Amino acid sequence: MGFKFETVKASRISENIAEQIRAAILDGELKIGDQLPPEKEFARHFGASKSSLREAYRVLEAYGLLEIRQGMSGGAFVKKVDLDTIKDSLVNYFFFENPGLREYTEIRTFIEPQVVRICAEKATDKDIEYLENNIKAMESEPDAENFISDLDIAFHKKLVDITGNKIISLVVETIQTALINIKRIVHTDENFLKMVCEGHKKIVAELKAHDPEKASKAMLEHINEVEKGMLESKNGAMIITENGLLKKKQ
Amino acid sequence: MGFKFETVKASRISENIAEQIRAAILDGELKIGDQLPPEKEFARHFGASKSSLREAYRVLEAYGLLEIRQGMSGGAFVKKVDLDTIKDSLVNYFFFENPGLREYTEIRTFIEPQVVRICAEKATDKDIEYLENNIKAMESEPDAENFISDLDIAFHKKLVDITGNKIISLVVETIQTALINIKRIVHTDENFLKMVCEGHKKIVAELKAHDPEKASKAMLEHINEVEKGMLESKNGAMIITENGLLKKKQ
DNA sequence: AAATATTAAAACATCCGATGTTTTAATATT
DNA sequence: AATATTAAAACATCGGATGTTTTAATATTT
Repeated sequence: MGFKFETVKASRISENIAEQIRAAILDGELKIGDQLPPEKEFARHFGASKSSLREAYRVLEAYGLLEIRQGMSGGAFVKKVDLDTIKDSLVNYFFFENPGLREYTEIRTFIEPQVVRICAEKATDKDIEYLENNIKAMESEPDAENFISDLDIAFHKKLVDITGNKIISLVVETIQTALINIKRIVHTDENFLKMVCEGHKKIVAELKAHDPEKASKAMLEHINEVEKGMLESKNGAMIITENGLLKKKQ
Repeated sequence: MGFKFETVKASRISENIAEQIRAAILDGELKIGDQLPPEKEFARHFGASKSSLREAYRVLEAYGLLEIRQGMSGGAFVKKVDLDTIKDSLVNYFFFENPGLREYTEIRTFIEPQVVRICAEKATDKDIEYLENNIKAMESEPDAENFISDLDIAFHKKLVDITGNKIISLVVETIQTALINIKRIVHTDENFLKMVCEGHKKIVAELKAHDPEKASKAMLEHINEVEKGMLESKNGAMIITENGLLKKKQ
């Protein structure tokens, strides 16, 4: 009756070690760059074997909390968790959840128009210059797909960075990355690229005019156009599902 | 000039194995529930030692892609990555990024008012009932802090789930969890709880009336009140930093 | 026949020690 | 001064011995 005991995991030694080290990091006892003792010594300290310690290291490495370097002045070093680690995790997660294009577009329409609203107030001349250069670069290399994708991500990321909100930054960048992966499969054409550039241009124009409302509207339109463009690009290898897309035709 | 070679990591055998298995999962060759061969046999198959395979398993387990069970009909099983795994990753990440309360509030004000706007249209009678029960439960147990937190998360999660957007669901739930952790430190009082209940009530009332605008506005106010409440709750053990809060006084 | 207790086997968990590889600092050579 | 060599520290890998957990099969009891 309302009891809520939690399931207990039979604790593995490696898990125990990993958790202790993680806790030490999260408690601030271990700082970025700190080096842990050599395997042999540290294992003895835990009263465990080298193998168990090594398995713990692999886990902490996977979390992005440790970096293990070989060689003379190598060892295990505490490391700041970086965005790539997180993005990989999210890729794994979303592989099973498999959200539709609609879901990506929806959250974008929630966030990014409001982001540029803030940008319209905060953006400096230097920011604007960066964005304009980004568009120029995109126009000058209409082929190199990977390069374009990077520029596209960079454009949207720059806008979020102007707001200075690290959480929004993570969210937008992750979504952007996921979308790029979809684009890679859907294989968009030249018109699509042109449309993206025009959209970006319109947004930057409104930022320059420091008009939050119009900038926000331009972003909203851009996001919706991108979705439309992706849905229209028919690619023989793909099936577009009812909720958006993204199943390999088999 | 402009070359952009990527840094290559000397590949460890365990990494190689982990990556192969991960790829097999993401390629659909391995499905949820599939069992991998026993350690000894699988290691031989890779031409590697048991230790290396085991280290790979630890990594994949950390990713949430495998579950290893001991015992007679045990083994390594492919598993759907669950939300808790991702939330842990994000906790690790945000520990270093250390966002301020302001940033959490900001993204909430971007997303959640729009979420309830959709809810005002989509919510069924059963959904409303769930939300009302949630509020009742909250009022009836003004003490149990953990329980209240769970209810608070459940309330906001329920709203997002009505939209059916899995990405938004992940984002909101993660933020909610992070906020709970902050609340646990800040230690809010009885009035705070009352305020939360009132906010939730107002939102549900507007949902019942199927009024998207008013519902959205109610949510926006609720979010801002929660931030205000947390900033006001002075707690001797905490320092509220300029960007919001969240440093243990030392 | 049903319930309970015992046993056996499969599979992971841990340990250990030998050997290999990488990296870098110190040294020697040119 | 520049380059090449060497030595040592630290991780990487291996394989096999031993322990522990879990469950299915069997035996025992009621």
